[in-house]
Order: sequence, then C-alpha cells, then structure tokens
Amino acid sequence: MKDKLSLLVQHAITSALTAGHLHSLEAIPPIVMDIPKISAHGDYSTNIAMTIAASQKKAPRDIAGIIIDHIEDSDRLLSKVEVAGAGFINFFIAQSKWYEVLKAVHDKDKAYGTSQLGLGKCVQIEFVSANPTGPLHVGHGRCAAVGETLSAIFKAAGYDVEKEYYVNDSGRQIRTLGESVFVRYQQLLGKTIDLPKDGYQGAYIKDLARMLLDQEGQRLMDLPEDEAVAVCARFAAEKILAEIREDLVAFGISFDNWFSEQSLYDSGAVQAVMIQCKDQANVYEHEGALWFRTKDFGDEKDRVVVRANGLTTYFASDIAYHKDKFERGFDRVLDIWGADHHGYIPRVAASIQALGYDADRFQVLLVQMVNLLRGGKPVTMSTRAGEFVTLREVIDEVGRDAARFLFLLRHYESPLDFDLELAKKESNENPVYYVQYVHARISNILRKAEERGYTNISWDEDFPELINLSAEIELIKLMARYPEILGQSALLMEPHRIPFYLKELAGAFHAYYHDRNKHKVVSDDARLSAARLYLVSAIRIIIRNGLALMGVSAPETM
RNA sequence: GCCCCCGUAGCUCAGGGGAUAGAGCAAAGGAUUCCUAAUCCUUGCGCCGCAGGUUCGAUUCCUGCCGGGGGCACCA
Repeated sequence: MKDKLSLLVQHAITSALTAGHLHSLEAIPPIVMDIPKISAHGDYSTNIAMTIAASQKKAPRDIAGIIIDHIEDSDRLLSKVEVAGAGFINFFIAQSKWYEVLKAVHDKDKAYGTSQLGLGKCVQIEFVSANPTGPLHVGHGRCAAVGETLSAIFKAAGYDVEKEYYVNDSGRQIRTLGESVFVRYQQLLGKTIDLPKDGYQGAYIKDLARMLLDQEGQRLMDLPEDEAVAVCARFAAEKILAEIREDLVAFGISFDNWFSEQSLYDSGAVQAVMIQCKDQANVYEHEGALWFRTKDFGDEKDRVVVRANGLTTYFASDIAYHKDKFERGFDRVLDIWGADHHGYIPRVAASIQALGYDADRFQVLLVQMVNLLRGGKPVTMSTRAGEFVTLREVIDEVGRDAARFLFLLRHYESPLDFDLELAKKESNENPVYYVQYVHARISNILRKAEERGYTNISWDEDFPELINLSAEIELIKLMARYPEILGQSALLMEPHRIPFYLKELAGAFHAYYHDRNKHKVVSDDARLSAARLYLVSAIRIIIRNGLALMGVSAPETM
C-alpha cells in the first residue's frame, strides 16, 4: 500500500514537471510515506512538498496542491487527498481497497509479508561463535535469537542467507582448556596439583576430566605433558562443542556452516595471508613481533599478528577468516558479536580494507548485555569462578518460546533485563502468551466453526458489505502494515520490530474479540459468520508467520 | 584518558526530521448466563538527562557536559 502511494506521488511530480507546473529538480527525493499518528490526518501522509519547498521557491502548501492536481489515481485507490498543516499531503484509502489486503493475506498465506527487497543478494551472517571452552550462557542466547531471527527476516525480504558459526578451536584458550582438564584428571588420580591461574574453574571441567578418565583410563599419565594436554584439549573442545550444538538445537537455532579456526592453520590459509600482508607491506616487524598497520585504516593503533614468541594471535586467523568470507563471494558479510568485543571492530574492518575488499560490505552488530534477574533481583554471575546461568538452564526453566520472545523484545543495542520469574509467569505481565493466546483463540474459534459446518473459509464477493465495522477496518489496516514492518526490520536489521508489531496486532484482536455482543465471530447469521471467520483467520496467519520468524511456537490451544 | 551503548510516564521500553510523544506493567475502578478471563473497558501518568547548534520544523541529526553500563594487552 505504501509503495503504491509513493509511486503515485512520484508520477505526479514527474507529470507536474513535464507540464511545467514545478521547477525542474535535480532529482526527485525519495518519497517518505508515513502513517500519521492521528487518523484524521489520513491513512498515509507525505512531507514531500515541504522537503522540496526550498528549491521550488514556493510555499509548501502550494506545491502540495500542484502535486495533488497531478495525481492519476487510475486504480481508485484513494477516497480523499488533502493538503494539511504546514504542507503535508494526506491520503485516505478507499475502503474497498482494504479488502484486497485481506485477500492478499489469505492468498499469500505463509508468504504474506515477504518481499524482494534483498534482490537475491547473498548475505552471510556469523553469530554466537562462542569458544568451545564452556557452555553457552544467556548472553549467547540473546545473540543466537537475534542472529537466527535476523536471518529469517532477511530471507523473508528476498536475501539469500548463509548462517555460520566460527569455531575458535585453536590457540591459547583451547590450550588453557586442555591444561585445566588435565589438572582435574590428575587430581582424580590422587595428585595434588593446582589449576593454572588463568584456568577454567567451572564444575564442567571436572565432569570432562571424569569422562576422559573413564574413556582413556590412566594412559595420559604416560604421555609427555604437552601431548597429554593436547589430548585433553581436543577431547574437551569436542565435547563442549557437541553440547553447544545440542543447546542451540534445543533453542531452535540452526547453522548452515560450522567454520573451524584450526582449518585455517591446517590449510595454510593463515600463513598465506601473512605472506600476502608482507608482500603488500601491510605488516612490519617491531621488537620481535609482527604488527599489522591497522592504524593506517582507521584503528587507533597497530595490532600484533605474530607475537615475539612466534605464536600467532587470534587477529591473524581472523584476518584469514574474513578474507575467506569475502572470497566466498558474499555480497554482504555480517558479524554479530557481544558488545564486549566492540574494540575489535576497527582492526577487523581495517584488515579487510587493507586486503583490498570493500569495507562497506562488512558490518558488525553489537548485541548488548543481558542482566539476569529473578523476581527483580540480579542473579550474580562470574565467568571466572565458573558460576553462571547457562542458556540451557534458562531454556529448561522458562521455556524456549518465552526466552526467544523476550530476547527479541529489546533493540539489540539496549541492555536487556531478563527476569526469570517474569518469563515464567502465565499472566498479562508476560507478553509472550499475550500474542500466542491470539493464535490459540482464533484456532479455537475455527474449531468451533468447523463443528458448525464452516469448513471452507474463502473469499466471497459480499464480504465487503459484511466486514465494515470500524474495528474491522482498523484490523485490516494493521494487517496491511505487516509487510512494511518486515521490510523495515530487514533494512534496519532490527528484529525487535516484529514482536512489537505482533503485540499491537494481538491487542487489537483481543479488543475486537472481547466486544462479543457486537462482534461474535460465529453467530446465527451464516453469511456474517463466514465473513468474520475469513477476517480472523487472516489475523491468525500473520500471528503465525510473525512468531515463526521469531522461532516461537503458535499453539492451537493453551 | 580514549572508544561503544543507554538516558522518554512510578517501572520496563517503542518512537529511523514532521502535525496533539505512545505501549505494557504497576495504581484505582469496572466487565464473564457468551467462540478460552493467559482477556477486555475506564481513569490518571511526561522540563523526551542538561546546554548549545543545524533546520521552515529536533524526542529524533551534530557538538559539549552530566548520570548509568560495558570495553580499552605481544588476551579473545
């Protein structure tokens, strides 16, 4: 609807220009079509006359009048157009046109709301990518929910999406993991030995040591320490990664690709990119270490890629990794990181630029922290001491639906308070059920209707006479906004717009439903019942589609 | 010290330059012989952190300041 109107206005301006009623413009600016806050200002409104007023040297209201005169509404979309306020053009959509929206919802069904905004462009989204040194925690859960839903939104907007998990299965942290497990392993065999000072202290390390002991017996004691640690590291990382995968499956998150950091070393990719950097003079030696000239590309200082002890930093493999991403030919490369990694962005962006790739195609979304609460009180967590609430525990306690919904209810850039008690509440304080309940309610209505013989819910030409209460038209207008909301959340990469919209639609439906004296869906009037069933089942389609994007179930009963 | 995010109703938050700033919760009152009350209706609720700037117009964009959170290694 919005797009149609924008086109009308664009054509009107063009034709006004041709007719000489407007002074020539360098370019017609994009037509911004807003939905006014006040219904008296129309269904849609544009400020275009005001924005071009300066260059036209005419009063905005006069320009608006000229534009209106040139609008050719061949489809009879509009019932009224007016100039208002300082120069707004307000559009009132003919009521008959709203029924086409209603039909479109049914006709497109699962595809209602989808678009071709993405033009088939290929975007890679990398998210979660937690190191396999411990279980996923709630922060990862939020990143997972954002990444997964953003991927779904992109797909719905006509992008080709590939979801990837980068596994940091190499480097110092994995080594530390191995050392920690080996210490616990030795302790199980009665040795008095302390964890390294930067070791992992969580209870899961002891569990892993126990499993290793059961599987391998005492044979690690006969190996040189380096080898024993390596065995422990590999064993532990694999086990932890397997659990991460299980947790993600339980949370409804799936990846197209799991990319191993180690594979970049095994294939020689890291070494190759280092040589390339040397050839291109992007790196230099200083005090025994190899530094990358990230400062030349906007970072605040240069960064080490190979330490004086000969070991590469994670940055080195990250350079190779991002080079690999670009070589795979994605139009856009999107990383979703926890906000604590923000200082890392300039150097990765710098390295991409230094290697000659278009840095505009690379974007990082930073997802802010999750503050876990229980009944309003903070749940204390310390990763160092290994005391934290895992994603698995949250899913087990509050359920996947509530967790997914609440993680998405905030803009990802805002810190999120996640209250475990609230998430479990089956009341109006909890928005999850509010939305799901609409689906269950309509499903129930449809079941009752079926019992009474309404088995085929389809469009009939007399529906416009039957669906004409203002509450009903308002519902359809709200449904017309869904594709716009979906498109916006794709362009702005803002998944939170979906749950907000669903809450609004749910509220409008509940209000409509509740006034049952006026709006009883299934009544003695067969024609009216058929029409209203058509209306409410369209709402159900949108609720179901929206929840599906969020990875939240749409229950038939509650 | 530098960098990132946040600051809007009592609380939690929406509002990508526009007309009279919204929603949920909480508070008070009301609604169920009915397709699910996990619901609905009514009522009140605001120096949009402060100060400048850009603009015909700023909660929105820019700068500075104040307050809260996070990050600043040859760690990730």
